[in-house]
This record gives sequence, structure tokens and C-alpha cells, in this order.
Amino acid sequence: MAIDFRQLRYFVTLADTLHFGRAAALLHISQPPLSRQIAALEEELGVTLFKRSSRQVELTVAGRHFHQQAVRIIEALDGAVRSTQATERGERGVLRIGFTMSAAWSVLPPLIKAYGDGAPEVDVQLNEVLPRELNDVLISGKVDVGIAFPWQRPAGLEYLPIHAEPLCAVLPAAHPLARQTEVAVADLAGEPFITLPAATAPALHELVIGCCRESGFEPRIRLETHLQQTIVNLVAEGLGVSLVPWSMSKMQLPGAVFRAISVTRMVEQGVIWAAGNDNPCLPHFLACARVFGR
Amino acid sequence: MAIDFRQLRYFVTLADTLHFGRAAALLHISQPPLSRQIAALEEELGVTLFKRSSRQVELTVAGRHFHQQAVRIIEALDGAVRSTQATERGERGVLRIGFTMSAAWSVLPPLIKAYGDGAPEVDVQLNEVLPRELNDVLISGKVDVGIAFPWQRPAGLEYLPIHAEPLCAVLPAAHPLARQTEVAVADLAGEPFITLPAATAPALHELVIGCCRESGFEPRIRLETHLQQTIVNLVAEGLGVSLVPWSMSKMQLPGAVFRAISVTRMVEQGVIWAAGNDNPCLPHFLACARVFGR
DNA sequence: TAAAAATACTCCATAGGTATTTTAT
DNA sequence: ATAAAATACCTATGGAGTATTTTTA
Repeated sequence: MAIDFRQLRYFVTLADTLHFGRAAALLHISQPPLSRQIAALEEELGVTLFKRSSRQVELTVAGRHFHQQAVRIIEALDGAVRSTQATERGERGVLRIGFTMSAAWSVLPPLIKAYGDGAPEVDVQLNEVLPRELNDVLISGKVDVGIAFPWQRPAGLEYLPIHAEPLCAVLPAAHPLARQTEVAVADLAGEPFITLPAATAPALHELVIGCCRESGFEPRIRLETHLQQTIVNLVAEGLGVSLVPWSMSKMQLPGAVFRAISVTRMVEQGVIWAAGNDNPCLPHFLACARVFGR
Repeated sequence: MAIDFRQLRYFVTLADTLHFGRAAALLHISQPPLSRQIAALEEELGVTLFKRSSRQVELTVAGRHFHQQAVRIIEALDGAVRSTQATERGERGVLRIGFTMSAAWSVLPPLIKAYGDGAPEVDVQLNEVLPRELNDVLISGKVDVGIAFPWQRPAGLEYLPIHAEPLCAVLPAAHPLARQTEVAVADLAGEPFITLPAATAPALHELVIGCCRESGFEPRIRLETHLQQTIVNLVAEGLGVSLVPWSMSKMQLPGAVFRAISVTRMVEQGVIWAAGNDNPCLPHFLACARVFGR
């Protein structure tokens, strides 16, 4: 009773050949069913699509218009099938990545590039999130995967470490300790510290404070700012010192120098995702992350 | 074996309700065939479209994408059916009109407006053609209908007169005869005439020449130009006189005056079309022309 | 008159219906 | 325990095949 794709395909083949017998052969059916299906299509449309005689078949004006439409629709179905299959394979779609600023300076760029090269059709959406917010946006499904220094991972979130780098000291270039190639953390006692606020980046904050305490002093926190870049900028202006991940040394500021410290404290970066996340793009991204981790 | 529209409709309804029982009710079928059709669709696609449990049904990521596509395709079919029906009714499509310049000054504008108001979806293509070329472009199908002063109508072309207007004299404003309200054609004997070339506008050319001969003189043709406007422009410059259709008096030129002539010679305009032309827009246009003719 | 589309009639594949089972909360 | 999807089995619609008729250039 209703039009179906078979009729559209029959119609298009007939419109292309303008010969019932040859069109039927192309369709691998005999001529009578083709005649009947075309008649049924015209009946359903209430429109004469072909002017036929026993010697020649030709499209009417309305038939020519329907032909264009039918071709478009058949191609649309074909495209829909392909793109749906590609979607399930994770080759197209949207992957929303939540990242923290510390990741932006280290693992994010090469990891995104490696993934994007292997999945060029995927729309990768990058969202900066504060470290303490990451777990929430992963659980609520606002992002599919996080890239961050991990902290307090609740049940339902999976984690894969992919990168680790040492903490280092960042000092004003004019500071006496800047002449040494390595700095003893204990020598920083009494220096004004610039840190990330505990509220926004609890893991890194604790790492820095813990490192000082282990060296026997409580750091005097003079300034707090929630971006590592800003810390380095403030150090370069001579406002204090800090301990930051080594990747921050990529910032080339005349006023700031980066020095290894006497104890090895690793800052780990990894990918975090909800166990129940069914975004088909995720497995391939995690595979990239796994390769990247070695 | 192949996907058909029924499956798309079933899929979309299920995706909208996310409940096999309710979707089946909306589709006026029972639940088991719906389950089977959806399973068959997933089988054909090779893609899982729904995550089902006995308590809830939800779309997968690929399912959401296929849903958008399916809605688009169903709407495209619906639109194709409607527009094809509108095409057959002549409510949309293309109507190519071939007109001569003499028609452009009289019947063309109001006729196009009357037709366009009643068929706003039709793309009306206006092509200026030389009078002697009109028959050819009608027979070869380059235009669907012509609007012109008819001449030598070959078999296969139909004609419907829609408008007639008298020939009048056009004189330089400074000419002595311009002081009269009516001019005897015989008084124009000896005046330099400006005419259309017989080769491009045979009918009008003959009408003018014939009018003079009937008044007892052979006009002295000083200039030929194939646009009536140009004739009037040249007359306004004092280069000669002419006989033109009364509608040319719409040209408001200070140097030219239009005067009734002593004999009534009607210039007829009509629509001409090929008898076999099957453009569905044509009947409505001819109906407008018929109304216009009264 | 001959090539090609339409019609007549038969068969079977498959969509849909009813009854029942399985499953997950 | 129960709501809901899946499965089993049956029925019948309608799509395709073969044979034949009709049409028109």
C-alpha cells in the first residue's frame, strides 16, 4: 500500500533505461512484475510517470522530477547505512574530551594528534575543566573521557596512566639558587610560594605541599592562582617560587628558570572515563592512549 | 532482504517512544512483528540500534545517528511525493516563455503577472526571441509558449489571440502633421520611414507596408532597426516617421507624438504553443491567456 | 507484422497475528 | 513477581514467475 524502496529502485532503473524489458533484466526480475510495480507506484502517487507505447517509453515532466528525487532518496539511504555503520565502529561521531591545564602542557597535544590521525571523521570536542570538576562531568556524561592528574577516583570511573614527569623547582632568574643545576627542596624553606588552590586542583596542591613537608618545612603560601602558566609568570616577575611539573619548562620566559629538585616526585597524567560510557569512539581513543603510555 | 520504508517508519516510531508495545500500538500492529522488523533492520545494517532490557529500551549512539537520518529520508520521500503531484498539476516546475519586443510593450507584463499570481511556485523563464525565430524555438521545444504578433503558423503550433490594438502614426513633435489629432496615411507619402526589417519581423513589416500601399504610395524606407523602441527614439530625433502599435505610446518622449490614423489596422498579439507540448504548467497559463483575451 | 508492454493466473516468501516463553528489575 | 521483549507457529497478503494477449509504429 505504501511506497517502498524497491519501487524507487525499479523506477530509477526504468527511468534510466526507458525500456521495461532491459530494466527488468538489470533488476534480475522478469518484465511483468516491473510493469506491475511501476503501475502500482503511479497509482499510489496519483501521477503518470511514463508515457508508454509499445515502441517507446519516456518520462513525463512529473516523472523527470520524481526521478531526481528518487535518486536523492536512494543515495540518502545508502549514505545513512554507511554512516551508521561507521558510527558504530567509532569512525565518525563526537568524542568530548575534558582536560585540565596541566594536561594541556604535556600529554594532550600529542595524544589528540595521534587519535585524530587515526579517526579523521570524528569531531573531537575539547573542553577545559577544573581538576576537581572532572569526575562530575565524566559521571554525568558531559564529557566522554578526561585527561588529568588523577585524584579521588570514585567507583564507576576507570583510569589508565599514560605519562609521568618529575616535579621541578621554578625560580626567578635572579634568585641565588638559580645558579645551581639542582635545588635541595629544604633550601626553599622560607621562600614565598605560589601554588594552585587546594579547592580547584587538590592532587597537585597536595603533591607540592607534601614534598615540602617531607623536606622538613611548611611552605609559606604567598599567592594562589589556578593556572600553572600564571604561577610561572608570577615567578618570572620575582614574586615567589614554586614546584611545577617539568613540562612547564616549555614556557620560555627570560625571568624564570626551571631546576631539578633533590627528591623525585612524579606527576602522573592519565585518561579517565566512565565504565558505562558507550560512545563507540572511546575504545579507539583508549587504544591510542595505551600505545601512548609506553 | 533490503531495507524498506516500513522498517524506517517502525524504527522511527520505536525510537520516539522507546517502548515496543506502545510503538506497535501507534503503528497499528502487534508487538512481535515490530520486534522482528527491528531485529531484521539491525541484522541488515550490522549495527545494534537499541540497548534493550525487559524494563527499558534506549538508543545506542549509532541508533541516534540512524534516527536522524531515517527522519530525514522519510520526510524526503513525503516531500518528493507532494512535489511530484504538484508538478503534474502544473503548480510547480518551469515554464519557458518566448516573447517578442512588441509583446513586451503590451500584453506580456499583465499576462505574466496574472499567471504568476495563480502559480507562485512555477519558475517562469522569459526569453526574448526575434519574431521570425519564434516558430522554431516552439517546435524544437526550447520554449513552451510564445507571445507575439503571429506570422506563418506551421502545422503543430496552436494559436490563441488575446489582444488587438490599432496601428498609429508616430511623428516628430515639430512635424506639421503633429498638430492634427488624426493623420491621413496618404499624407505620409514622401516622408522618410523607419521600419522593422522584413527579415526579423515579417508580420509587422508587412502590415506597415501594406497600410501605405492601400493608401496609394510606396513608403520610402530610410532606416531599418529591429526594435520598436529604437524606431520611436529615431522619430523623436526627427529622422523620420513610422506606423507602430498604439501600445508604443507608453514611451513618453518629448520629441515624439503618437496620432490615430485614417484607417484602422489592428495589430494582434496572441499565445502560440506546440500542440504536443506536455509541460503541465501550460494548461493553466493558457487558461490565464484565455481569460486575459476577453 | 513484430517488438514490447499489459494482463491472467499460479506459487511461495514473508509480514503480521496469536499464544507462549524468556528476561531483568 | 511482573512488565515487557523475544520466540514459536500459523495465516494470508502480495510480489515474482510463466504463459498469453493487446497495442502501435
